Amino acid sequence: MPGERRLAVLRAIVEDYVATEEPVGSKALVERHGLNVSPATVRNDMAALEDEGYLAQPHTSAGRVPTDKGYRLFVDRLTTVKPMSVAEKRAISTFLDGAVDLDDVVSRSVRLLSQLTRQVAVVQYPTLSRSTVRHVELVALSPDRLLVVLILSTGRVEQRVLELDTPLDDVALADLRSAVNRAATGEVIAEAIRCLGVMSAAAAGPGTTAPAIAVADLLVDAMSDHRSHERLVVGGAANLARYGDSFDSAVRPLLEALEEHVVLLRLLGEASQSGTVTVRIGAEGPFEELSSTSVVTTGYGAHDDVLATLGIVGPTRMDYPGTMAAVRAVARYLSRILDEG
Amino acid sequence: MPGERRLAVLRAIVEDYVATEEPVGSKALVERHGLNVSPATVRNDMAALEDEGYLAQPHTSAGRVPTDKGYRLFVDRLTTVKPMSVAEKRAISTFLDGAVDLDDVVSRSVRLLSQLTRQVAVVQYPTLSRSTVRHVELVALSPDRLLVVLILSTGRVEQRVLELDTPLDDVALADLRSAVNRAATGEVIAEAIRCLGVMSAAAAGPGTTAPAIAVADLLVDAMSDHRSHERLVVGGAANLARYGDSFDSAVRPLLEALEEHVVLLRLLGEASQSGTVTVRIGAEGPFEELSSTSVVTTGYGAHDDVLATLGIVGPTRMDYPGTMAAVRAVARYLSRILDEG
DNA sequence: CTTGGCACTCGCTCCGGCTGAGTGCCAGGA
DNA sequence: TCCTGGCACTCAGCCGGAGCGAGTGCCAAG
Repeated sequence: MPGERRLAVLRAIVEDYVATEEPVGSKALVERHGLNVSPATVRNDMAALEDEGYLAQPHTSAGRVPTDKGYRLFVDRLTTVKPMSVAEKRAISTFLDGAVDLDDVVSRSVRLLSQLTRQVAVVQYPTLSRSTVRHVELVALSPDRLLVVLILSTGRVEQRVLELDTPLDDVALADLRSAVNRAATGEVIAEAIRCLGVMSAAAAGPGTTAPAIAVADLLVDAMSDHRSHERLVVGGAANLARYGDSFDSAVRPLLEALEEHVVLLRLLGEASQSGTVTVRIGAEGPFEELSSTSVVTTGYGAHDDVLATLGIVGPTRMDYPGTMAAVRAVARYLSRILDEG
Repeated sequence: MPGERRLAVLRAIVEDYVATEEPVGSKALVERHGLNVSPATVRNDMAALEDEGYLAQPHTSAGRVPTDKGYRLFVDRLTTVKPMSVAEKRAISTFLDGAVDLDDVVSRSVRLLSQLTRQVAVVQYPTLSRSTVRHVELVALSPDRLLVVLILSTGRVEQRVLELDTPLDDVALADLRSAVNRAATGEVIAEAIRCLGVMSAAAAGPGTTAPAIAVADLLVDAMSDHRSHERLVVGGAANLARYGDSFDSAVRPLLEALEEHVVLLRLLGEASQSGTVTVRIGAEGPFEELSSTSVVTTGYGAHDDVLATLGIVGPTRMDYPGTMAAVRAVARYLSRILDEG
């Protein structure tokens, strides 16, 4: 592990490089930061840091550039997430407070996050795992077609159409409706799935209760299905225009990834604990093509449950402290709003 | 209006330029196309076409490039939309036939269109104007909070939460539910709005029927709201990576536009009649920043009603015949699927 | 361990010359 | 009247060399 001053040098290099996008040399470094040593000393430190793999030289006689490992050290040990200013906080809360429903909250969060960080923002919809079933509604579209509407405590509504083998009259429908609601309403999804399973098994006995089984199966299907098929919203793709150089190598795979939600989900990774911001730098991520992009994520959710992940995707050369602060702040306000709603 | 041969020259230039992305000169032109005249003749024609504004020279001693006006003439008079091959048709229909619901149909259409044209594709959701109300469901979340679910014949579901001034008991709720459904079910949206207005006015008489008014208002609001707030789906943004040069000037505004659905809606323009493909070239569009992009759109819908617009956005330098064919083909298959569903 | 000095490296930019595709014009021929 | 071959001219792009300067590594002294 490098000594104190070397860490300071590394920090200074990262900061300068992020700001200027140009390899930074020893002389400029001592001038711009208040390092009380000579350029020669810094040069020695830089050479040492390069030996240890924290820095790299694009070519001889050019300045140094941080490596992924250098950024890693910077993020882990050389920076504290700087709190947002009061004005920023106020801007965030007024912006998010104006939302009218879940969709609106999510889409505002994406826009906000992409504007604050000037990067591509990704917000995952809150998962259903912790939400409870609020109501199940059955609507007869025709004697043998049933619309099943599942209403969850988060405000999400899922709908499916069910083709029935045996027609169902109004009385039977009302019975079925109340039976299903008795079994599922108020339960968290996992529990609701269990209860519906029990109900379905019980109905499998004698009598013409086939619709009950079908409805229960459909609901179980809808609930489990949507747990995996998690929705994402992406915003701020225009910020990719700032990449400028390294276009084909960096932007194209990213643009492709942004449309493949499966890829994005893997990119977001496991929801980290709420409050902890996770940074995945360059090749640390799961995709080779995205080796020059970093991902900054955190979990968010209501009532101390981590429901989902949000974050940003950007070049490895990014303002980590500022970005992490923005990601954390948005996640917090978002969690608070979910708590209230 | 230029003579026959000059039009042939213009067509050849457009085709070559689209293929090569380089200004095309007189010699190469006579070689690659079977023009039975000498380069000198072609040069004269090119000079004339340039005088008339159909061509431009990036600089002296370079080949010619079509102007917007040149593309316009090409699209209007020099090309017929070439039909898709049998294999392409089959690919389209099998790809779209696999869709399970409206969302799936739309998202598949976008992907298909962007892959066929290798451009950015935009598909507008079918408007509700022609769809009918299938069912309205009222669910008491608590004594004074009511979840209103609106189910439409297209399979769309809208939900709103309503805060009530006066609590509502189960019986009143059931009455209200059936009253609302009697008024609205089966009607097209415009008619449903009218009926609900009548109902609301009738309820405004003596008695505590305030909830009826509130529910009716909310439904009217939800219906009209969603008619304007038309949803769009965008796909194939990765194709922007092919722009390569002219990056900041062309791609950035386009990326921005793709996130502003209001802008996109204006860009799509009025739904042209089904079957007619509309081409807006460069500065013909409503946005100055997008002066180097063209938009190819057409309307689609079920039962001969134009419900919405779909199309692609790409550089003015694009393969118009192929693109127009793809747009038209996808619109047709999409319409057919909506007809059946 | 730090510092100033010094020689060295090497990417970048500027400049001049060359090349070649492409043009415009003109005079002769169908 | 229109087409054609010829010819001089233009000019973007490429190549190679020179000069610059930021930046390095090493070394000897403090």
